[in-house]
Amino acid sequence: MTPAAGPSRSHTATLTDVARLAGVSVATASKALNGRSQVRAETRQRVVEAAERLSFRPNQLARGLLAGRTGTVGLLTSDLEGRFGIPILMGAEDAFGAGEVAVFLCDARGDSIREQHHVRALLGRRVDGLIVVGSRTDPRPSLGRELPVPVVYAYAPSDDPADLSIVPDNVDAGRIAVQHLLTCGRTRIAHITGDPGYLAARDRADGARAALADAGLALVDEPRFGAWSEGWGRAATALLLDRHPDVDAVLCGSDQIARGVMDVLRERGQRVPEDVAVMGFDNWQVLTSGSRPLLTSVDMNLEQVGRAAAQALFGAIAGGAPRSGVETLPCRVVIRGSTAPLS
Amino acid sequence: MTPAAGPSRSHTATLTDVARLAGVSVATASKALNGRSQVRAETRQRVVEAAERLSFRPNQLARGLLAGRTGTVGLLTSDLEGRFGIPILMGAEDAFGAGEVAVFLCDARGDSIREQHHVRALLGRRVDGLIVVGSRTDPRPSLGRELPVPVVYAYAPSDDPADLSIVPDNVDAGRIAVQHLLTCGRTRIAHITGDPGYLAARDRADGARAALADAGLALVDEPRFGAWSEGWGRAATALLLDRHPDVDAVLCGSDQIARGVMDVLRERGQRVPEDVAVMGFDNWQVLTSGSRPLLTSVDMNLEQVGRAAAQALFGAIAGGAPRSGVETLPCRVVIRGSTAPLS
DNA sequence: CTGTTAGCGCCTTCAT
DNA sequence: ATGAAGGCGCTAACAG
Repeated sequence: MTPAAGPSRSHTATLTDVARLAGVSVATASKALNGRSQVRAETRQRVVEAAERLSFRPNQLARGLLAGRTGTVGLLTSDLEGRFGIPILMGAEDAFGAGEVAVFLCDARGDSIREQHHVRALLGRRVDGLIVVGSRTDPRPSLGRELPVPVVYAYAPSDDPADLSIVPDNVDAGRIAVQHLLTCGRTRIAHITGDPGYLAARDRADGARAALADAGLALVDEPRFGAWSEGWGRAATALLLDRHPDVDAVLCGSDQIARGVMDVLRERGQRVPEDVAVMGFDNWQVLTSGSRPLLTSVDMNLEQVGRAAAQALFGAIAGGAPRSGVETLPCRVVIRGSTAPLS
Repeated sequence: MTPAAGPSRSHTATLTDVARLAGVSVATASKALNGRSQVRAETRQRVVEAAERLSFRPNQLARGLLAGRTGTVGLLTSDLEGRFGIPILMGAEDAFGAGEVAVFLCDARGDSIREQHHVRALLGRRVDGLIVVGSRTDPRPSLGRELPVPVVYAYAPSDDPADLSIVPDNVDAGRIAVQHLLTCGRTRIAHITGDPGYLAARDRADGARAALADAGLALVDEPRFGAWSEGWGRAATALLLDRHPDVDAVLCGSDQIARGVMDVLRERGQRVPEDVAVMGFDNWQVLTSGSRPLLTSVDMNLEQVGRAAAQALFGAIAGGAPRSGVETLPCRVVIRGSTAPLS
């Protein structure tokens, strides 16, 4: 362990130390180090050297106390475990990291009591703002309008339209997914998806249906809602093939479902993509790159969502025009071997 | 967005405000709120009510400035994207969250320049300590002995034995995995694993061999090192069955590999687990729970690793006896359908 | 029991 | 160009 632990840790250098070593007052030292102009070049030089020698790092606490801004934000996730929080977090961390902002991470584990606790703690630390990351796209309770700092909701929108939320456009995602299949010449398209209690599942199905309708087509059968699992993908595919052996594409609500679908198609002697094209959702690398053939999937651009949330928060902190409502960001199709033109 | 943004945010209540409203001095207000004893009950009551009414939250910055401790730690990860950082992070966040410690999250993205930058930034914010989370179990460069705060390395140990590192015991993991297979009555055990450049791969293979040697047995063939992918699992299994059709168990270096192995076994008409038992590594839910049958896997207890690192750091901050060296934590076998006694 | 004073480390007027 | 003084919000000494 570094260093020799103990309550009496060697004193970290302070501006006073630097000033003394450089033979100037703290005020002058401060100006010198902060690039203020009213300092003789030679003096500045001396101060900088002294700071260097003591490896002086200005105490951000003191600075924040004075400035009223701390240069910190809170990132409140509801489940780190889940699939979607991480990329958003990465995007936000990335956007902030570049701008000298430090991120407090708090995981509420889906517990609103714990969430409330974290909010209090973060406010006590005088964060300049908050990003709330949800685990599903269904609206979630607002943190309220009475908070002393701006808040941006990511992935899960706030149920209060006065708040600003950044979410992926799942309706459009369903639409572009189907458009890709249509481009491949597929016309008998089925949709196997997850838990209908999820707005994401319903949105994607709506988008898919709309795109088909635009082309004068319809889904083969109704969308099959079930669970977000490989097992459901397998079960639903068996049912599907029994009723509609002529299907030439399956749009799946998740990559896990898609994996299950592909397994059963293969077992039933259907070639992918020659006979049946398969598309997943989420573009989860571990699933898309392990399948045979590689799985085409829709990517929700979650890092982008995180980055956008960070930028919006940044703007709000700086005092920009306050935005509100739910803003959507487009998704994108990542084409791999499981979809190809009908030959 | 909440609230109406702008530079002139409504003043957050300060202790002075509370004191004024309660009609006492700030010192008395402070004592009252902090439970010091030298305060008349009735006065305390008045102060508490005033604080309540103003929703007063003590400014942790000011407190930290005074106390010399901030109640914050830095969590430095090298790749959030990877599989292993998250559970460790969750464990650490959990352990700290309970103790009123807030966590700064920084992702270096595998870049040591960025890492250095983050360390500086965190020290400027006067974190009380640092946890460095790596993405592989191979030793990594130490942050150095000159840091003004204690550091604990998690998953990837520091290359300086003076530092404290907490890592999963991969050698023992290989051992207990084989022991489980032996318990199932398997004796012709093969090992298909990932990139031999990873210490984790070599450690597990060593442990597996040792356990077999203890039983007077040996691996069927040498361990097959390759990549951490399903594709490699498939390719290696094909080779394996050609040379050793009598194999009755395959220990895999990762769950991804195991999925590939199971697919090819099935295609070649081998039943799992009746003919061949299969075990994975990492206990990655999305993979273990989607396979047919469900996949037995070794869990590295990464949350535990994170929690242990947090506790060690906590101890060091409190000034406990400094620990050093690499401490290992045991892994555990999670038994599912892919392994069963030979019938 | 309560209030006054001092100071944590820093930055910003305001004199000099 | 430099320094002295005040204050950000809070707590720990000491007085009263």
